[in-house]
Amino acid sequence: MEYEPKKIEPRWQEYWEKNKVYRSEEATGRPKYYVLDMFPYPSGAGLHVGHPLGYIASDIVSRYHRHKGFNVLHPMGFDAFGLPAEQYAIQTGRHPAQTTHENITRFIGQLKKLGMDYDWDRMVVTSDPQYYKWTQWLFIQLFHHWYDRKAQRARPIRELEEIFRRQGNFGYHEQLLTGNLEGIEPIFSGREWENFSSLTRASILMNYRLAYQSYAYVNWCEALGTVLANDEVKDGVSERGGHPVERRLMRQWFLRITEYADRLYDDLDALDWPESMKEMQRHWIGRSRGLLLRFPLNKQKEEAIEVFTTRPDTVFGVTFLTLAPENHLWKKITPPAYYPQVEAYCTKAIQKSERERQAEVRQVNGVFTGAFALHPFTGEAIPVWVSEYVLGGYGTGAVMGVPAHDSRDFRFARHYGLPIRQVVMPPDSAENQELTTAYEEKMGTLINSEFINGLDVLQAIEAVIREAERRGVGQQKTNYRLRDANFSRQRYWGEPFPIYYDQDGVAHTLPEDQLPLLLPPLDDFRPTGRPEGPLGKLKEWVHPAPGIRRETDTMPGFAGSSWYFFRYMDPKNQKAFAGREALEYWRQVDLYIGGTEHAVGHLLYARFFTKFLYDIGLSPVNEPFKKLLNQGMILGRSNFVYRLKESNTYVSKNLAPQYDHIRLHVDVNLVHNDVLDIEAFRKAVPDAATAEFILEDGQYICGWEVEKMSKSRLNVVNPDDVIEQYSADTLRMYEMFLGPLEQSKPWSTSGIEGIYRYLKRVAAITEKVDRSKSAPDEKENIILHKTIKAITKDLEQYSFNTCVSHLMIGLNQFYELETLHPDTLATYCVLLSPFAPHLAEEIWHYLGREGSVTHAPWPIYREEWTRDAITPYPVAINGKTRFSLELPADMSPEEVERTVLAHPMAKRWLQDRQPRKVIVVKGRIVNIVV
RNA sequence: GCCCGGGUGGUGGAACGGUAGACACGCAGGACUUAAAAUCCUGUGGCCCACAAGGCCGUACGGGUUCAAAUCCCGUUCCGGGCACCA
Repeated sequence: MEYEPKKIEPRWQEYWEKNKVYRSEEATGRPKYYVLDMFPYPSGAGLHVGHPLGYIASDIVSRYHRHKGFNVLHPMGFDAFGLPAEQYAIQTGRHPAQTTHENITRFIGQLKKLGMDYDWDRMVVTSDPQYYKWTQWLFIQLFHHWYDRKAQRARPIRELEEIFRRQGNFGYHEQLLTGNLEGIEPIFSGREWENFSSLTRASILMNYRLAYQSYAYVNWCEALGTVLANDEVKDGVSERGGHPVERRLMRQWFLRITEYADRLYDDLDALDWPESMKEMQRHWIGRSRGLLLRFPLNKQKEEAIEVFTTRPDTVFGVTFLTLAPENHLWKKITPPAYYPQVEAYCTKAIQKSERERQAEVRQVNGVFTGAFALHPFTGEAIPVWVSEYVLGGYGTGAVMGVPAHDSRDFRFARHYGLPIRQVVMPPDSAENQELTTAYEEKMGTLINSEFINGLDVLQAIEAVIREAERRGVGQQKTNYRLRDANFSRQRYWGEPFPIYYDQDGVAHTLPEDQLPLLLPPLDDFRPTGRPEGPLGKLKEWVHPAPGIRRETDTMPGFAGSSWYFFRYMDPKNQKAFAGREALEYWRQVDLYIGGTEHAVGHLLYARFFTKFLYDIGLSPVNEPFKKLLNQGMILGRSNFVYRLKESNTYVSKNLAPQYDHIRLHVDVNLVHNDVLDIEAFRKAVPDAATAEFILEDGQYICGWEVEKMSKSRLNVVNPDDVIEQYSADTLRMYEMFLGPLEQSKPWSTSGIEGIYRYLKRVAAITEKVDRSKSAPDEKENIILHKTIKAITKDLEQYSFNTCVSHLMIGLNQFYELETLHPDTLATYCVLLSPFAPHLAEEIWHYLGREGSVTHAPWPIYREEWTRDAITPYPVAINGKTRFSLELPADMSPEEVERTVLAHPMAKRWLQDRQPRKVIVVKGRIVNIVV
């Protein structure tokens, strides 16, 4: 058989689609397996060669599980709301719905050409009203629930109202995070609650809802005209577009993810995820245990500055306190003489953009308030400062300055001449040595510290916490770096909030039977620059009835992507986000494949949503993704040409150093194995049409370098082109052959020939099939069963690159045989089918098999055919391999030792020396020690 | 600065502590062909030796553990990723 991918690939793709070969259904009695890809954002650029890496891997796993008899769910969809489509709309005036639809169509076409086994009937698109109806529904559920810390789960807000009515809020009032600011609700009794106005009640309840509205400092991006979540900001600029981000106090919707911090942290342990990924989440959550300590402002102890510290042991080393500029306490304590300077400092610091603040990280600045607080243990007066190195959004927005044991405090104290008091002695250090830097290790012995003198750090921490609690000046507390998720965007292309406000400005959710609240048509997408998004321009939509105003914010990108894995289970359900039966059947994603860039954003939000749905009894699981695999990035492999300065002459790479030249990127599609196709180059680059070329060995050799894939570097490779030139099966196998899945690697087409040749050889080996053969002979069986064993083992370990090698080795060995029994090749086809499904299907049918190869059972190897009767024994003298012997595999170690020592080569190496020890590792190696 | 990964031929990469370099690319030589492409065969880590036989050196660097180390431990260095005033 000749390999004709252009003919067979479309043919089988059509066959699979027509016969619904990959359809998934619930409750078939077979075990289920749910394998998922991180769904793409359908960008205008289409798929590039890096995208499919993870998709191919999941496709292989999916197909493998089908062969093993699992009922597989392997869906695909699109994360279709988001900024790029809207930015494009602003530039071109084309509606995002339209461009998004076009892009999706293109993506689907590209994915289908890759021969993926997706069940397209289950496709979800987050911008589809039938989908976002349920995103809105979910938001409504979050709005109507609060988090009961005692029960550690979400409960209906009605139950909280009941509690308030009966007993007031005592015990439910502490440290609620609202926006970025933590606060304590004033305590009220049940009777007081009954007497509150409905407005007051609504605003109190708002502080408890899991989806709530609050004023908070947010990341405002002027250029994009919207706020951004913390994980959408990198290095003080927006992740998309790199625009500056400033801090602004705005009224926003938030999701109270912080209530789930402990569970999100603790439940990581049980997940089968890469350790690095779990670490990133742990860092992001940033749980730390410490002491909340009060420094009274006067002897009456009516008011105090509260600080949070993870180093209570250093409390006797405190020489100053520092407030964040956002902490309004300074207004209360600053004496009039100091007020103007302090006010000026705070105003300036707060207005600084994220970027400015980051740029000044190493610089020290601050201002003395003129006020003093009292040390809770010694009663000493401690000066209070304000400095922007203290963050308003973390802890209490105030720290105790211990310059001897904190490098920031040390820098600050040095700069402003504040005393430095050492209280921890490092192990093995001499006393009275002046500190030149802060000693921050949690190791050593306490000195100058009253009741904790002589204790080690860890003991001292516990002792101080106990003593602070006993004296009533503080209590143990766990703090989190994690902030509540900003859920508002002042943009058009996102889910509208199912929220309206009454005359009093109280927020109400739409009745569920009015969902979806459709995104209204609009043709001017430009941001307003005001807190109100583009939807605010639609006066009639915003005010559908007198006294009623709709929310004009829309939801962020992660709204739809945080729960899509549930929708795949039951994508057409009109009555629920997914039906009970489907949820119970598919439960959770068994394998999730995607990039590390979603480590904290998407994966954390998805876990949060799942836990919430679990709490309210809708999800049977409380973690969405059982196992997670990261695919590495596919990097570009750029090529370069060298043009002489001031001349239209290009010089080959190795001759370039002899000339004065400049290096230029050249389109990698004009280069093969680093040799420039000069004719193509002349045609593609107008300036080069008449250029001269200085060659080496008759060729123009290009330089190369690994860089990120990007248009400007001319190193983008489109999968369509690769499929056109070779085939989908080639691309699939080649991407797997490139190396371990999780490793980043450069894309280069050199090497792809090997895969293409292999596939041609697979097709050609059909010529060796002998249908008159009564049964496979032993040689066939040994090759086949070794291959089955190796591939099965490697697949179980997701080692796809070595699978491809083993397929090649098996084929090479088959070529050494005269004939093959049809069964042998059919079985080999099954092994091949996850990797090259089109060719496998073609040969399967060529051999006259019924139905799709997809449904063929995975072969089981027979152990006795995976072992050779004779095995090589390398013999080493003192660990150095000197010669090798072929011996029966089942020979006893004693006999091996005798045979080896009797061998003339052994005699030669030993000469007259007596072996001190002989180590025989059965079936492996012999080592003679002299 | 801190926390994770990772350094193996010209290239991508293999290697339960057990013959380092599987498999593939590239390259060289050969066969087929008028020729090219395609295909097939042989060789291919470095050094020494005319060849062979054989030997020596080799998994970033320096030590260690072990009969045996790319693999385990300690230190150094370089590259990639994440976090970065989180008290």
